[in-house]
Amino acid sequence: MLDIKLIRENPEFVKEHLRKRFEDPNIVDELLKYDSQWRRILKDIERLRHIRNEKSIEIGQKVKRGEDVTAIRGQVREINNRIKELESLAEQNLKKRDEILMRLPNLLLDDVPICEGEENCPVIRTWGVAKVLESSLNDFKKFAGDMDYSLIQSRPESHVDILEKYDLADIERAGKVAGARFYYLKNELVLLETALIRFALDKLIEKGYVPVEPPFMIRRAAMEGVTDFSAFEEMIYRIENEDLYLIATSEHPLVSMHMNEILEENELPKKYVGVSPCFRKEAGAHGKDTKGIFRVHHFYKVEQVIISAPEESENYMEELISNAEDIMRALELPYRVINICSGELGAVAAKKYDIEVWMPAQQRFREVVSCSNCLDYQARRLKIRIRRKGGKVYAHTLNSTALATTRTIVAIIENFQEDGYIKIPDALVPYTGFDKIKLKNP
RNA sequence: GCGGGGAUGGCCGAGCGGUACGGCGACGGCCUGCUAAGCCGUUGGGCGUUGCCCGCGGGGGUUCAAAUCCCCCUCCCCGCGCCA
Repeated sequence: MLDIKLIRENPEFVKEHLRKRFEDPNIVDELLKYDSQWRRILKDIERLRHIRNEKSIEIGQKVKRGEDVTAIRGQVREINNRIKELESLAEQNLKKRDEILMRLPNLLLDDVPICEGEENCPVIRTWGVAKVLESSLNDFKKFAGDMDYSLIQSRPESHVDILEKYDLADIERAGKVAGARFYYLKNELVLLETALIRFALDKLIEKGYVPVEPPFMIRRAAMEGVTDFSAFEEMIYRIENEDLYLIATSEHPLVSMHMNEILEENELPKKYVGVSPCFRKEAGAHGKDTKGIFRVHHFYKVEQVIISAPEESENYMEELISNAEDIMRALELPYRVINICSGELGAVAAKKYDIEVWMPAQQRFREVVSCSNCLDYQARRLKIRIRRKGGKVYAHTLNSTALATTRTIVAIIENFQEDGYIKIPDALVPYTGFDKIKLKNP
């Protein structure tokens, strides 16, 4: 949520940000219309309430003296009726104002590229050596900057085929029991999953992040504080007949953990590493990645969350992306980091980096990490403030994937296929207890 | 799930139909070799800022008037029941 004062005092500034996001700036005028109507009515209400309060005190005094109060009592009743009328009018305007206010997207940081389309997001960095087919080389070069690559002669098998061939997952039976985008993981993949989680946790605990397993369901008030409204339709599962929503990432409960709190400056930054299942409806993704475990209704994710002083959030964003890159490098997965452009940025983020791993079977970069600076957008919705000299200020909140299990598993399967086995990255072997997953019945 | 008790400012407590009181802490000032003590002031939000309105967990209601009475909800404590 943006500061209503900023919108009142500098509407052109806010409109400019909407234009940069390729959104309609006129919504700001509509908001201001409701805002000024609300404030005008409120002024009348307060004047009437003042009269009411004075008369009410007068009644109290008269009653004490035993005087008749019938007439004045009637007057107050009149005033109260008028107040009630105005209040409902004010409420309507305020509600409309807040609906727009809650939907307005965040401001943009200065270094967000202004463009539309994922393919136009600038590449910040690349790492590793991508396995590229000659037929895909032109595309690869377009998306990879000056990333190293080695030419391969044949396309590796898709993770979907490998899962079946190696008996590592049962997608078909999951479809029978739960539907599309569900899965049974089996055998070594179960162990690989827990290994990945523990590996990522250890990496971040080592860096001073506090490990947290949060509630997997949270109330609407908390969810609204961290997400935009479109998420409720497209992403979030609701528990029937309860005020509870399944989290789509531990960012949701981790950031809202401090809602309605005033934090002391000396306890900042709060650095958390959360681990939880993540539940997603994927309502807007019909037809995309329908096979396998790349895009599914739930997966585990290790997530980084920082709550910081406003001056420090831009630096902490670099720390978060760097932590995520450390993990990708330890897993030897070739990747690029892109700066998400204004047209593709979600409403809550003021800036976002994605890490995309090169997937040799798909011959594409695919998103595995997303790292956002939300400035005070979530903190203002959740009333997370910092006490400091000269008054209270809203905190800044940041979040970044450390490691999402299913997509990382796909990346490992695609990148480390050998003849008859899948190699486990060296850094993971202490966690899995095995260094390869072998084909059982070659 | 049932019964009982509770939720008041950063924290602790009072008030239990007549318009929020006290303490602690914090901040500012005075005093003072220094520190401490002491004294004075400020310390929920909003604005249209000599002032006014709102605010006593959240939402409704009764009343001229609600922290106070009534109803619903949330959370905490105690007891009972159930349970991995």
